[in-house]
Amino acid sequence: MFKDLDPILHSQLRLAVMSILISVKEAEFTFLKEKTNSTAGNLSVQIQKLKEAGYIDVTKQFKDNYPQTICKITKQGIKAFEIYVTSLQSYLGTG
Amino acid sequence: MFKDLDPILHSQLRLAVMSILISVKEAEFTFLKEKTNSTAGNLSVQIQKLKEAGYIDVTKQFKDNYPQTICKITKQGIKAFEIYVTSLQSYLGTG
DNA sequence: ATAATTTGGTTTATATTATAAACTACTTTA
DNA sequence: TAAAGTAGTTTATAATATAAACCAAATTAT
Repeated sequence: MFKDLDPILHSQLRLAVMSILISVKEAEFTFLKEKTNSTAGNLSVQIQKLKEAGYIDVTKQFKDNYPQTICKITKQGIKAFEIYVTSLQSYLGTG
Repeated sequence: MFKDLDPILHSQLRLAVMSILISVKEAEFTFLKEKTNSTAGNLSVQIQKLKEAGYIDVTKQFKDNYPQTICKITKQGIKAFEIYVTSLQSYLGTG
């Protein structure tokens, strides 16, 4: 009846990050922080979890003398997001 | 951009319970336990939280010599569920 | 020049949540 | 009357989320 919800994605902040990355394909840490209205600490942790899960790739480099963290969704991440969305339908009555 | 998700509802089991109660209006503990495939302990705790939040009413009685717990969604619960669903749209790109 | 502030984060500590295990109280069946 | 089943609750533990504190370097103000 109810499909299990991927615990990696069933988190407000991680879901927001994935939601952004699904549409823009690539985003900076600071951009994600601003868009999700999250604290840097929380975002840092959640990005690590998404990376560990293989849902995003994280590249660290320097830009204009400052460190820059770039996040990019993976194929696996896209798949997981899609599955999560359809699984949710079973709870919302919208599917 | 992203609407906050009601933490009471952003829980797999509590959401499943609410999803059932939205459609059937009233359900027994054992029915919820079976439909959600949860353990009694977990369900007991989550029902209490939904009750504390004012999202459901809980009635305890005896039926055929056995204790019986009946759950019913409240107006507030229906409203909260609806808000949760529309808030989720902002994450899923489906709204 | 150097002290204070800002940028872009990470790490660590704490509070919250979810879950399972253990327990209660009673009923039914062997 | 002992064992097993029903219908839960309580308690302990593991997992999560979040905030606070911290770090390293850059910039700006004095």
